[in-house]
Amino acid sequence: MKNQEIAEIFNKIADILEIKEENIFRIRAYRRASQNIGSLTKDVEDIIKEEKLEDIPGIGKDLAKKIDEYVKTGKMKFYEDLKKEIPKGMLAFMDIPGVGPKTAKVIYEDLKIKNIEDLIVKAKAGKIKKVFGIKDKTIENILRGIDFLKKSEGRTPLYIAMKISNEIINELKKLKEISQIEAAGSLRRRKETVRDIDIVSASTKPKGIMDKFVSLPQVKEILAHGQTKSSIITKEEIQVDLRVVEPECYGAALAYLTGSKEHNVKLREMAVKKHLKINEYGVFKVKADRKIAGKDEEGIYKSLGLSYVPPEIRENRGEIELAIKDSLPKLVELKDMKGDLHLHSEASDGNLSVPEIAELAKAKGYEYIVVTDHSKTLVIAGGLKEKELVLQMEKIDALNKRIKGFRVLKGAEVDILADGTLDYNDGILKELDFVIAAIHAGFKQSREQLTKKIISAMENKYVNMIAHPTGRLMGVRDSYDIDIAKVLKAARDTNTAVEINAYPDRLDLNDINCKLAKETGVMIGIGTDSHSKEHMDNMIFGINVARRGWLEKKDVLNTLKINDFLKKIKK
DNA sequence: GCCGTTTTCGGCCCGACTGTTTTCAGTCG
Repeated sequence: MKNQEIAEIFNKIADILEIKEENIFRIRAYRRASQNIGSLTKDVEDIIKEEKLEDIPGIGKDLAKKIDEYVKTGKMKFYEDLKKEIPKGMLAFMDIPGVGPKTAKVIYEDLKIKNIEDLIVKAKAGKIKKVFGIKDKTIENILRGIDFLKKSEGRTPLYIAMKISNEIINELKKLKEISQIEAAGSLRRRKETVRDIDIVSASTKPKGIMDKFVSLPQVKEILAHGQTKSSIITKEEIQVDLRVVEPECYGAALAYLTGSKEHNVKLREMAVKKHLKINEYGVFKVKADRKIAGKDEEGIYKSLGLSYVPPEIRENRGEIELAIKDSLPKLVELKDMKGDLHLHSEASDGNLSVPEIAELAKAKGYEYIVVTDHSKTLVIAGGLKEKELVLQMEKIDALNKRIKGFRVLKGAEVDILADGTLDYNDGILKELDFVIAAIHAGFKQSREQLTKKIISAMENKYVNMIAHPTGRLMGVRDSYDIDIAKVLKAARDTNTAVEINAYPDRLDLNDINCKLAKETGVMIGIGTDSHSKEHMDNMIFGINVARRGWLEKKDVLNTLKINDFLKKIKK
């Protein structure tokens, strides 16, 4: 799929055009095209075949031609030519927070600095001062930006950001002048990683809140300290912004700061057509200058003739069009989950016994779990030999006779071996209730090999689900190269479920592939891949992905009650 | 560069904070 590559190129073109001080609307057109291509679930190559490129919003004749050229030749002449005009170093400066096209240009041209390393050296030596527009404070900010860029690479995993956010919110909640407060931004939309934490609060007396916020023990640096908006960097090196508005504006501010930017732009465009104006204070009738909504988010959407859009899908991926028709999906919730499909016991590399896991799962309100220890080849994770698996099955049968109102299903996480065969033979697989297959080695094989391996595993009549289908580990390794569209079609045709692995460093499938799975007609299972008691709480992170991928209760296998679940899966 | 219930030309989303150039440009979200 070349979608992401094209999205990135369009974004870079926008950067270059910005430096060249081209028409701002032309630049915006490229950014919008980048965003839209990046969030497509369909492969652009397929769209080209159907001659439907220009049906994509923001793609007209010109950009369609550029996309076509890139897909067919692997290059885009316009971009190649543009790159020659602007030095690489100048573009790199724009990655520094606080540095935009203007500053990047000044650093490169007027200061004659060619790369970030050089910039650090000269700045620290006090050798850049005399230029128009750049003084001590600006230099300080640039250095801080570089520092931030290097240390954090910009993004923090959601679960870490949520912890920090909750701590700060709980601290601020103690202030009596705050009537409402919650996190907004990409954190509220539950993106898998976030760049910063946005918090919104309602109060008629913002000053005390601002002062308290910048003096919290979590604060390492204060970036801004204004009347109603302040920004800090925490000790964990993540930026937190706090905005305070009047209670009558809380819903508007929350919607505004939750985003996404693309979702908001679309809302404002709609508003303009209705002679309305939206900002963080409310929705206004332009002519009468009268406020018609703002206190709560529901009112904001209602004033535009839309049904309420859940934060997780506010990405301008088609949700607004459905909200107009009042036909948004009813997204799956944590309370819909009836079981956990992926758990490891102490028999392989987990640290709980099967009865302990069962007890914890029952306490969570589940009706069933699948115990899925590793198979024999995965020696490093204590994979079970056939004899050991048979022993475990006997124990589970005995356990099920003792416990009431709960069922432990016999399963395994079976390795898909290098040659595409499975680590157990059919004789033993058929004794299991639910079989998960997964790749744990040979990530470097070719796209064709990996795709073929996964599909051949799905064709086995005992394999019920593919675990962590793309194999990524955030911060460790990227997805392996598979043809996900092809894999999903095979999943549909073989009645094999595909997992959302809820482990916070995996979240695999991701949101976009999850939406593609739904559109393909594939059943999704959510598994925590638990190895301990704490891991069993990670189901919520899988739910986050499912919701961002537009999944409803009916799309998720383990929302089914035990009997329906057993009927639904491949026999 | 895109797009059309005013339009195939002339529009295209909105506001806070900082630093610096004492009235505003640059950046960000």
